[in-house]
Amino acid sequence: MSFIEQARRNQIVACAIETIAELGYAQASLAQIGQRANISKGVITYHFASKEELMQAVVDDVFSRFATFVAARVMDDKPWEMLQTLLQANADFLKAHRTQLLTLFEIAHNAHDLALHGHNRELDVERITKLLTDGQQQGVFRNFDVQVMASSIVALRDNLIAQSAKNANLDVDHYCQEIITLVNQAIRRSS
Amino acid sequence: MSFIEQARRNQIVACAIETIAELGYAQASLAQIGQRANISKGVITYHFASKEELMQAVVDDVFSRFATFVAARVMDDKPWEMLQTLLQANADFLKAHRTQLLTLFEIAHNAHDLALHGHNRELDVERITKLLTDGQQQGVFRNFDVQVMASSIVALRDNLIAQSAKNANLDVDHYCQEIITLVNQAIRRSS
Amino acid sequence: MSFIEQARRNQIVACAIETIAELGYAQASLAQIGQRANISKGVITYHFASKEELMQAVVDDVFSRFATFVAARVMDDKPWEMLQTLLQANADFLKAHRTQLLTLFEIAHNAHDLALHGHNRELDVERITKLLTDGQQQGVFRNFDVQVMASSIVALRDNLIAQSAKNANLDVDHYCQEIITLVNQAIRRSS
Amino acid sequence: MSFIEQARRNQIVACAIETIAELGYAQASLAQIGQRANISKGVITYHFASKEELMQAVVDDVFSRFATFVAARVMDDKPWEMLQTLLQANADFLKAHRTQLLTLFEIAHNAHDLALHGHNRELDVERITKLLTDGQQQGVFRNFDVQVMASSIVALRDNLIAQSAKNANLDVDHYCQEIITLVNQAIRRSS
DNA sequence: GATGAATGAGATTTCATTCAT
DNA sequence: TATGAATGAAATCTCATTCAT
Repeated sequence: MSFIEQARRNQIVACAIETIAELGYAQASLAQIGQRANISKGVITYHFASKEELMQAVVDDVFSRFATFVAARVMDDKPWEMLQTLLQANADFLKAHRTQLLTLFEIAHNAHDLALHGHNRELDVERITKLLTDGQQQGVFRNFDVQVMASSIVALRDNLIAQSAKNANLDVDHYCQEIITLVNQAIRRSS
Repeated sequence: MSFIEQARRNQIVACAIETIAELGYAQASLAQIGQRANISKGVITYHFASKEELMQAVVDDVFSRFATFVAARVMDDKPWEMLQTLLQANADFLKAHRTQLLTLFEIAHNAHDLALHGHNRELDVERITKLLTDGQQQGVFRNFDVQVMASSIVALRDNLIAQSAKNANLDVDHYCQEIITLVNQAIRRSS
Repeated sequence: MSFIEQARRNQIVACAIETIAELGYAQASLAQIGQRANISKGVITYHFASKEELMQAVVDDVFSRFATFVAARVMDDKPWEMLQTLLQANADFLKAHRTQLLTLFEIAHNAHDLALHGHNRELDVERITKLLTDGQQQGVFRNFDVQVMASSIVALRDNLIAQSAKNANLDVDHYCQEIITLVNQAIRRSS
Repeated sequence: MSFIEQARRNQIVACAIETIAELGYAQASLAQIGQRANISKGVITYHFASKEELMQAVVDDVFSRFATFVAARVMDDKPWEMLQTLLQANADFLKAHRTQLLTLFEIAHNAHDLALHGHNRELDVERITKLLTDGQQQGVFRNFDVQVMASSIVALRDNLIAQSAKNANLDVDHYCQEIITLVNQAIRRSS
């Protein structure tokens, strides 16, 4: 793929993100996206075989940024510390790139058959499952179903994003702190 | 409204629920819904002034069933006991009427401007907020932001429904028990 | 036709007149008309074989009232006096039954193939043609094409109605006086 | 707007004019218009955002042609001469472009809320009002209500068009001459 | 006589996709 | 590589008309 080709794709993806965040998935037609990018509708279908492929590209793009951002902040450490850092990194990404996350969730909720999305969330769940298992083995976490707990923690993270979607002025850090405390209470071995 | 009229509306609402649960909100056209009901498109627009009105009827129908079901099971009690019963009642409704709940959430995620839905979730959050405040005042719950905690508890409930959507064979009772324990740990005053 | 049958037809026709005057021909659906009459749509098609027949009934009804009203006021007299009285009678009907005339013209302009309407206007033109011919023979009117003049006089009358449609507060009598003078100047033999 | 784009719009407008003149406004659906143009419905909505926009384009197109045609023939002159020339120019346009005028009037009578039309007729009335006022001030016209007279003259012009609509073989020039004489008699100061 | 219910044709509109240039 | 143009399917909605009760 040429440099120009890649640049065009990036531009289109960026405009798609803006459009979806602003209008919602259902209203984000190729015409609307093209308009925001100041390019014709045809360009989009030239660079992407179908609208679905564009949406997939959007999901991949945002998710990889998200994953990179988080990975850069979560160093190997003790399970709880890593989990805490992970949640804070999620909140930090939300503060810095709210639009991107809103779009990611908008697509996730609307496009049921998009290949990667379910997988993306699963990656988060798997990673946290592993952390929780480690913590249990090290005796710092109480006994619980790690799958359910991991899914629940991701759900709490997702709810933070959803609340931010509804209220742009949400105090994300406060919310995150509350969730961290909540999770800490929920998983630590009772003294 | 005549008996027959009401029966037709109920039938159409029921078919809409089936269709949305099966195809997703975006694919649930009036034609699809009518096809499942073995009636022509026109019948739907005869009984409902617009598609939006039908969707609102669906939301109202499911939510009122849901609320009635839960209300019948949650008696006045101590805060924690009520919260526990509430979560279990939610799980019980999910086991009995999975399709209805999936549809409710499908609509909620897709139809941004449907009047009642946001309100519906808010009702749950408000109710739980009140329970949590009571528990804190009685000294059985630790100190936390009741708004964030209530929203989080509803998110955990929603996640149970979402997981059931993805996996029809999910062990709902086990999942619910885990959540109940999770919440209990998260909110009780540490000993 | 039974008395009740006739009464029902009259009621429906009256409601159709109201509806067309208020909403315009294109928006005057059977449902709208029925709603104003507090009857079901079915009643209309029970009493009228088709919508077209209803519209024809409306035209006939209004036109016959109009004609009767005018006939009662225009007595045999000299041509100019009759013509003057005729125009004033038209204005008087407009003042008394503006809604009916607006509906008559609304239908006339929109329903091209309604049998009687063209005929109705033709009746007016014919009558005036006769008056003008008489006046010419009596030497009180100058020489002109009586067909064109008659059509033009009816057009001036129609324009009065059209202006009244646009402006409910139009001074109909003043307008009528101006037209009468206009026509008088136009047709009288120059001294 | 590209040349091809403009050509297509012109073609569609032309077909719309034909269709409306032939079938009447109410029957002139996008499908019918497209059929006459040998293009699919979609092409029309590609070039015009809505049917209303197309109708506006039709009105604008015809009216601007009409106005240009008339303006080219009416030079600054004495009031009566200008008025006479104006009426003749109207008749000449009718002879040359009957279909266009029929369409203009068909739309005017049916589409109550189309922006420009009312304005168009008003322009004619205003212009003639000015001429009449001038003539009165110069003492060549008798005393009359210039608003009513201007509206009436336009009504006579419109009636000529309406009669031509009903009878394609109407002798337009004769009709026009009769109207000119009629108006002359009606407005000139009696000797 | 009356009516609610149902129907199906047809209208406008949106939109992803295809294609010629 | 890019784009305007075209297409056709599908969506919602309106409405005159038919029909069973």
